[in-house]
Amino acid sequence: MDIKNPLYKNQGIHVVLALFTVENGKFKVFLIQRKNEPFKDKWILIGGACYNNEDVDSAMKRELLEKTGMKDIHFQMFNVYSKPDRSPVCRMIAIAYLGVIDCNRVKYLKETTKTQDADWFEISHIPELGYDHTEILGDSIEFLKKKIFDSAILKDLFPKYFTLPDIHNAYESILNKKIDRRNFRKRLLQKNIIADTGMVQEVAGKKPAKLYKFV
Amino acid sequence: MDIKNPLYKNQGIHVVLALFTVENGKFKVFLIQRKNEPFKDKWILIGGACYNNEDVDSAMKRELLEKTGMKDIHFQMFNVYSKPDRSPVCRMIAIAYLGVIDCNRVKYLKETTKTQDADWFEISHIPELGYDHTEILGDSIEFLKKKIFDSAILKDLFPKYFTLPDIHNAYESILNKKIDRRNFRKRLLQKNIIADTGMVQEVAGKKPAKLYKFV
DNA sequence: ACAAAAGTGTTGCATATACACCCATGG
DNA sequence: CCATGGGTGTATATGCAACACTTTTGT
Repeated sequence: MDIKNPLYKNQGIHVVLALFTVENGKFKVFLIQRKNEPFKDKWILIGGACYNNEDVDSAMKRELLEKTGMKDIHFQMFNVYSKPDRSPVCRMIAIAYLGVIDCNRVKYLKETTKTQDADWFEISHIPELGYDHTEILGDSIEFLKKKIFDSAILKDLFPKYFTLPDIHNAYESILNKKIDRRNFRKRLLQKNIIADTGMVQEVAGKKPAKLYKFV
Repeated sequence: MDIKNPLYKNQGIHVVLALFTVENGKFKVFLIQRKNEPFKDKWILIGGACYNNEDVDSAMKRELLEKTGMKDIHFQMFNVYSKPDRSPVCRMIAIAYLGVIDCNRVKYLKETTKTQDADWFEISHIPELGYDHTEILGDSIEFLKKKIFDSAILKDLFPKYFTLPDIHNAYESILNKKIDRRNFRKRLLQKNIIADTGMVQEVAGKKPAKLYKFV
């Protein structure tokens, strides 16, 4: 293995994160706006280079902090993107991740050394993205929909305790369709994704809602 | 992005394939023996560098041909390995693939420029592997077991037509447990993974077996 | 006729869906 | 008392697991 061989020198490993939230019934993704070339002024998903002393999970964590100021976010790998020309800078592959958080419980930086803006965008109103991030975003949504009933993937979208209507609305927003309330409750309880806490919500204006938690 | 930055220069992208077969009821994986350092004389999974003009799928195809002489093999990505020290040569991540073929329908090279030997090894008798390939192999077996009833992942393990006892034995070997014949048949038929052809096997010595095909 | 291997069907259980009425609260 | 929103149960359909006897062929 000769690391100077032109066939495979100057390769780069990047990590990319599609970070989602649901706010007021709207399914949104977090985007950052680039400050420099390439793709200056374009919006893209959170991401950056993997350093030589990190595995890709650690790189994703660091990049998230550097580019957005966020930390303690859970995410999971879902795909790899490797078309030879996907980056104009050098040959670069991207390890793609997916995460879901409550946008109201997290602060983010509007500007960093490499970004000039950052915000949550409704999935139905996404601008044209830099690199191949439009494709990555599409795949990540598909992946999320497929996994949403298999695990507590929405765990960070809610505080410790939450009501059934809350989580029901989130599922409907993400899947973009109506789900029967009774069946929804049974499904999450049976699969042991959520559990009844015995507590009820302080009040809201109508009948008090019971509080649930993730298990 | 400065490709000379020591934080992320000299990175490499590798592809690795766990190629399986079942022969005479034995679940086996294909290994190659290294000719050079590092890990000289060690057995490892099929793999090598991804070139700058290829995506990772193409690289896997080419490496398979170069290291074993095999082609027209289907495989699918299942994980990424990225510990910083997983290769002593340079910082190298591995995109890991999984495939299953009929070992009797494929020729392979015993020696190439980089390998001094190659063979099928029973899963229960695997030598110590180079790099982190023992871990990769373990993960690939787990992945295969999880997906085996979800798709025609064993398609290349059989000729165009095959009998139910044949495929039943293969499943039992891979999963390493007994499966009820009747339920097995119903499951594969209902999921539309295999279909009855109406033909029967030429003869074998006992009652003729019906022939099935993948859909 | 019998040994060896392949073929097949029924029942019960678990899981998913479809569907409608009652209850607690605030105004 | 009524409007709003939250709570819950039953009946049906589908998917998976358990289980044993019959059929074909060769000897």
